[in-house]
Amino acid sequence: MARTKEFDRAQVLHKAMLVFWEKGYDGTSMADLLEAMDISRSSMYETFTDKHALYLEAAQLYRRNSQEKRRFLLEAKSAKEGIRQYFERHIDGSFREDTPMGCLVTNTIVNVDSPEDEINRLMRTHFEELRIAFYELLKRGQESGEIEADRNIDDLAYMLLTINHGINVAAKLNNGRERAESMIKTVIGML
Amino acid sequence: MARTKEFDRAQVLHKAMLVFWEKGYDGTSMADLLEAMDISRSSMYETFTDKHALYLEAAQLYRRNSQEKRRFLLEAKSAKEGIRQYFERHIDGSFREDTPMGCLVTNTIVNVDSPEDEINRLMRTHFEELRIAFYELLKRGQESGEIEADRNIDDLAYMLLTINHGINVAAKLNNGRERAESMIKTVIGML
DNA sequence: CTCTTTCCGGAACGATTATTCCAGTATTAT
DNA sequence: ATAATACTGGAATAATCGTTCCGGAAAGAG
Repeated sequence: MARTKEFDRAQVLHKAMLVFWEKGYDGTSMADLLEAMDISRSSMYETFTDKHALYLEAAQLYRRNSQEKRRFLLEAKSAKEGIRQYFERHIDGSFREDTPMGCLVTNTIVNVDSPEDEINRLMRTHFEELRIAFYELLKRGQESGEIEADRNIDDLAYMLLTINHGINVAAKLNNGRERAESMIKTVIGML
Repeated sequence: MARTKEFDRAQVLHKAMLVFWEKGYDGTSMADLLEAMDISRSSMYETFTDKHALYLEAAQLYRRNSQEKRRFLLEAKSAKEGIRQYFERHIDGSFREDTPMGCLVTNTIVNVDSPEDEINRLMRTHFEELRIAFYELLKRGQESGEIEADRNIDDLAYMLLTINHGINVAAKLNNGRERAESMIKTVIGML
């Protein structure tokens, strides 16, 4: 009957994601995307509808990939060790040279103007879930006696979330990977 | 001789700054700027050369305004009190309703693609100076005995800088002003 | 009044944007 | 072969972008 698909949809989407990650939504043109995805304009529109839809898919893909490190929080036996492993991965992902600097989600938040945007809502839940993951782990740490009972773990969870954000910004400045790694050690020591 | 200037350059620049702050560099069009500044296109180009130069001036204006809160760090008698006052102002400036959310400088960093850009260099020194201000204050706190001698104040200064970044991101999410204020109390208690 | 400068508003330009459309080629299954 | 689908590349469109330019009105100083 018909011709079979030649390009791998997931692979092409991944390449598009890298471009969005590096240049942001407004910053990437269709020409940029087409060059990176290496398919024709027609195929692109046929497969992904338009730029906005493509971006949405790319952001969701990024989010899925990035959520993997959250497992260190959910499955950790020790609170401090789980947090340490999470941030180790987070810093590595944020600062590594073979992918764009920072975090696609953070970069997006800061770009989007309207807080009532669909994308913005997506981002909010993304980080709210992370905050809760920090909180739950800290709570377990407190119950096991690893973390002192008088600590305000609500504040600590929010602090870790804020540090998480801050690392993404610092990565964009391309400034202080070693500093970030050292800082996390000290922070965990203070918990 | 000649007609006198009718608009106040500083005032017009301030209005332009607010637009850049809210929408970012790429996100603001000349139409946006002209409407906010309320001068003619010709006057704008005559006075500020072009969009890029205008943005640079606006960013520097923002930076001057924002640097005022740094005086709380430089002139503080108590380290913890200085840090508390600094973040009080920082959170207020970042979350307040009558100005755009977040921080113009942070928003810029995250937008700019090339790390070798003039703007990016400006931003880097901006935050490096802040980090040093934190460090110097922590050092004085350590010398006065307010902060324990075994603390790694290099890491703590970087942590405060990272939290500073993170608050700007959180503000963009319009999420957690009270949480941020509460968190800072807890963080200062841990120093 | 008469310079001189300031400011306005719109027209025009060239570049770039996302998107649509189409004609043509390639590949597969019946 | 035929039909159906996948893909290509370029042309065309319409909108928006920053920027330049020009004619003329407005206003203060001689």
